[in-house]
Amino acid sequence: MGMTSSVDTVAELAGVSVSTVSRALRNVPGISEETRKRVQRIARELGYVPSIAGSRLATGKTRTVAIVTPSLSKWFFGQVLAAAGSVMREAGYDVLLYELADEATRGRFFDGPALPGRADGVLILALQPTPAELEALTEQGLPLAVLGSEQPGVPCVRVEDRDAGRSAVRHLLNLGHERIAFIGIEQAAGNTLGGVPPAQRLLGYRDALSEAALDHRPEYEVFEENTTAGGSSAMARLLCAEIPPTAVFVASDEMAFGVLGTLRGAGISVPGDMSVVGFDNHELSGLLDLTTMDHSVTRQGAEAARLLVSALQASETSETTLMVPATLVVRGSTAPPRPLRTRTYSPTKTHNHLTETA
Amino acid sequence: MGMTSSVDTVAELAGVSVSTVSRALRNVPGISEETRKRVQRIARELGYVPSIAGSRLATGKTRTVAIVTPSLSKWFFGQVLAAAGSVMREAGYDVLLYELADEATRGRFFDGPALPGRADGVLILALQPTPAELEALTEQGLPLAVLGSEQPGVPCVRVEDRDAGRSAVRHLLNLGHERIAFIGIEQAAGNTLGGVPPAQRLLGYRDALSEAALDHRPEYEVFEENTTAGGSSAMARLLCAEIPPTAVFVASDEMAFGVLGTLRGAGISVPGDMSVVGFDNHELSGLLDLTTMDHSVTRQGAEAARLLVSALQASETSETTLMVPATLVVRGSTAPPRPLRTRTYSPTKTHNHLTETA
DNA sequence: CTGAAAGCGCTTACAG
DNA sequence: CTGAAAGCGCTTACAG
Repeated sequence: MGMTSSVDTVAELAGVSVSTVSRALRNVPGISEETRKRVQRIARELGYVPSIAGSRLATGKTRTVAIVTPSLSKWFFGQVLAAAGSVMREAGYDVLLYELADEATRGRFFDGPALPGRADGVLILALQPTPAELEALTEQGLPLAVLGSEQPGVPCVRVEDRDAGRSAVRHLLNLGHERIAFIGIEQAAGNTLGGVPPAQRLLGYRDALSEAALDHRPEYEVFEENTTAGGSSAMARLLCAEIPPTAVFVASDEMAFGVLGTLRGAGISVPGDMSVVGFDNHELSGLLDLTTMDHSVTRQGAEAARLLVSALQASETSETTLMVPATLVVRGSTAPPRPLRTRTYSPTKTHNHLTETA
Repeated sequence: MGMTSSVDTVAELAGVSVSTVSRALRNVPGISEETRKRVQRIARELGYVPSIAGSRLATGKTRTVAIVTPSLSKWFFGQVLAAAGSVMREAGYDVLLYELADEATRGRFFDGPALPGRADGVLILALQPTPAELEALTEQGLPLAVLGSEQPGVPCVRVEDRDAGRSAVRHLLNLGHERIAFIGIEQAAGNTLGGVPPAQRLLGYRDALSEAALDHRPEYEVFEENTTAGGSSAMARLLCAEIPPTAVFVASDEMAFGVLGTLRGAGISVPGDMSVVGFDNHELSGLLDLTTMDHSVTRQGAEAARLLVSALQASETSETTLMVPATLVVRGSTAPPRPLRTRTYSPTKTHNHLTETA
């Protein structure tokens, strides 16, 4: 139980030099099999464990990566983190976790000398790093990989968000909808969430509408924060439109859950009176019977981690951008619009469960 | 941009010894204010950043803690991790994340010499560490804190799960229910989730029933894995009982969501025909109108982190066990049972939305 | 208040 | 294949 034994102890007991001990224990070539075995046996008997601090100082390598995320409490990031972490662990890297939830901690992270000596590389999730932020990291000699946006000169994995948005809306068009709204993610002030993917989804929505030669109605585009509450109030706003939509494409499943809540509360049946398409394929979407766009969240995390591992091993920077496709998952929240005559919401139809109890 | 500058460079430029540089930069006493200022200014101009590896080797401290969790993809752990991570960051510690999802990686973690040199302490979330596992860590000189169970000699934070279970069931009893079932979490083979808290909740359920002098019916206790699917099938089993319950207490909200799904599918109205109480106060519980037990998940994470910080600073091991109370959050999934005459499920009542479309 | 020196525990050319 | 020695970049008694 020699908690305090060092290479020297092992060397002495084995009757060899510390160089030999070092070589034996790291399985490097240039040492006889016999010596290696003997040293390894003695080290084991001694309960010797090489000091990480020592080898880090000598090699300059930490065998650790930093994963930077804007949030831990959202489903998406838990999935991504689990997948990425698993890949990193297999590759022999520890993971250091940085949640940069607000601008203050974000600034401290990128300005400060946070990482050299702690991590060999950085995986940035969904943060939309600025060029200056990326440069601050590369200047420190840290290989990077980015998930959720495309950055010049940096390995990225991202989703075909624009195509995905178009696909989602086409599904609604193909069902016969003509009044289709979009509920998007608003970049909240002081929040590090949000960014490019939501914006791309909006563009895809517009693409599909214009390809179908449908009018672009500004009042059909509403934006709220990416929560169920945000989705709820976004849907409520749409219900106040002069001509309400018959379908809505929602940029995230969590918001879509809120949308479903509002509709249920208003007594508007889904998909009878309103079709809803979400985005994420959240673990609870199946239960809520939500039609949604799946974008292989787990795969995104794993691929991003693999890009980082390659970057750590390669000498020069690669510039791969890996595109992950999104696919429609059809469930019960989408259907053709009702024939025109029943599509108006008359007062007698607008009831909810509170009035039912009367 | 002297990426490669070391104490020596700074010492030379400042015309002092490296000892003085070291003292100036770490704000230790025993140095004149004037010298300190000058050295700090020169270091800043040089863009000098102390090498972490060097100081770790010299001090033996890493200013890093390991957080060990059985899962990242569950809502609960995301919340706990966010709260704990934030406390650790404030206290000046980095966090190293270990997801020990299966027995194999769990074994590797506790057997292997994973942590010394990487972390100064360990926060164990919900894993129900064995005495041997805890000893393996303390033997390495690592202060610990544990969340979700009580371990002799280790600082812990845990929930009054048994009381909480009793409270939940009492709520149902007080509404007039007499046929109350329990849906519990089954410890899946090869899975590191589960453990003591679910077992305590079961005991609380039994407490409440026996205090109310109600029969204990073994067929009213069913166990499944802690997922919506598990909840769904557990509820389905209960629906096959000779005399189905009128209320069910579910050991987790995620399972309760599945329960609600099964009931909706079977056309059994909640809370009219069946009352449901969950456990967690999951972020989606409000949306689904689920009555549930809140156990201050965020607070649990923060308190556990605080215990670890104290353990890291204190010389001797404290043995605090911090009990977090759970409180009932009443929503729309609980109500008095229907009068006896309407409580039987006749064929005409048992419809679902599929038949509605006919 | 300041500095010279030893030490933390490894790794790695270099020489043999 | 093996070893003596320098070096990685700090910190910290110890002496002054």
